[in-house]
Amino acid sequence: MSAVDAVEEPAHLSRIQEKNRALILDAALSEFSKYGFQGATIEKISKAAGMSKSNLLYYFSSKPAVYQAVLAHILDEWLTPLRTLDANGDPAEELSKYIMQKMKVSAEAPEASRLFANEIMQGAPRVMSVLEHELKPLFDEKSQVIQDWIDSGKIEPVDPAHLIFTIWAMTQHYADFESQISALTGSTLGKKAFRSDATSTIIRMVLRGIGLEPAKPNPG
Amino acid sequence: MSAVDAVEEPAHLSRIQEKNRALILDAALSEFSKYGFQGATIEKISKAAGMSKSNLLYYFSSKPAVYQAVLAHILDEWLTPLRTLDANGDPAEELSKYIMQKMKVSAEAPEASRLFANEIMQGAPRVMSVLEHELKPLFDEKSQVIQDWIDSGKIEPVDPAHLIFTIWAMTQHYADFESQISALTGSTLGKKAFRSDATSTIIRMVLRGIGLEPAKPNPG
DNA sequence: CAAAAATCTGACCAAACGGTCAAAAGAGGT
DNA sequence: ACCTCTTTTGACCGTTTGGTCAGATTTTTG
Repeated sequence: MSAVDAVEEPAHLSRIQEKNRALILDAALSEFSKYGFQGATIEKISKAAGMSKSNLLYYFSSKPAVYQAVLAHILDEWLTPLRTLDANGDPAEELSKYIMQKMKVSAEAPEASRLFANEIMQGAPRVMSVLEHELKPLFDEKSQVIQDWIDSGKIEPVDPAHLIFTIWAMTQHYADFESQISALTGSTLGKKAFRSDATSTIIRMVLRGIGLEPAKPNPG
Repeated sequence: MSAVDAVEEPAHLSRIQEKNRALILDAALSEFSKYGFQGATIEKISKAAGMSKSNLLYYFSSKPAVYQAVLAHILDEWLTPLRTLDANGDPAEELSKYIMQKMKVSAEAPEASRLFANEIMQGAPRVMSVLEHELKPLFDEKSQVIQDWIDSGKIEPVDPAHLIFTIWAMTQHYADFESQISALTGSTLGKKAFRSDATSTIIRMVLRGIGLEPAKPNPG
């Protein structure tokens, strides 16, 4: 489906294949997110997946193939929150929901966040085509949604791109910089109160930044 | 001085040593920020610095030694903006100045930003002691400054930690995710108008988030 | 200018790397 | 039981990596 896979992934998978591919992708996500593409080794990935290096290479033909498979596997989950931003909804509600979804992903899949961050920081050499052909159209579409809200007077003028970037920045920061946040506060998004405080802080800054007032009750 | 160096760095340096150490640190910053500690190679660093691998190892005893030297070299520049946050100043002015300084560093030293981001994302294995013994006291001190502003009614209640984290997130995002921002907008912090728009957007979100109104004129 | 010290390099080494291959071990069907 | 196809592994290969070392070259000093 997505532009990342293209290769690999036969039609029918045996139970063993399904289980072992999942084990490999899990272990690979963990290693690649920690050490980046160059820094990770298929030896360590295979050990983390509980099998020999040779066996890993039986399921994936090469190290880049594993990397691409991991990216393809988490890409949809990663793009879904932005896709749900609804032009016809109430701006305050839509943006609050978007931020809450992003925080949920950051809390539940911090390694995926760090993998993307790692890739982007290296200049996105392996996902540049995804950025250009999948993310950019989505980004342009949702920027237009925000622009329409501005033009119809629903929110104050703001550069839609910077609004999106700052939301990405704040929500993903809690996943990407988890170790620093933990060292400074002793807490992470894993703790309910911390995640709730972070979320409501971000929602308040975003909504007030465009002239709206956040609703008092339960952030998620 | 800082907790990072401790090793290396003799008292007197010849002109040749000074020049070559600077060349190495420059090249090392570029490589480490792109590929992380494991992914970078001293071979490539030495070539980028215009010398043989053996000569690099004449100036620094090992790969970790180079890495530590780079970190120590950029650490002060990195912590300076937060240090200048003045408890006795006007909150709106102090925070605006802080954000502008952070954006200046992100624009002028994006590789340093990415190097720190890379290190933190790996769990900060080599700078955890710096986080705990240098950054945390500073972080606690400045959190108290914000808390005092709240207690004296100068700004609306907000969790100081989340305020600081969101400022870090937004300002550093423009350096760390430069390639993605470039792919989506065709622009970067290097362009004046873009940097100005980003800065004023962040300042507006931060100040309004704590019940203040940003000044209209020239952001930097 | 000559001796001494500092600087620089290519050859070399052991370990780790990505990847191949033949063959062993296991699973499923008859 | 048997045969076949799938799964798994250890041994192995060529390359790259971090690092050492003896010696060549350059710079500084007397």
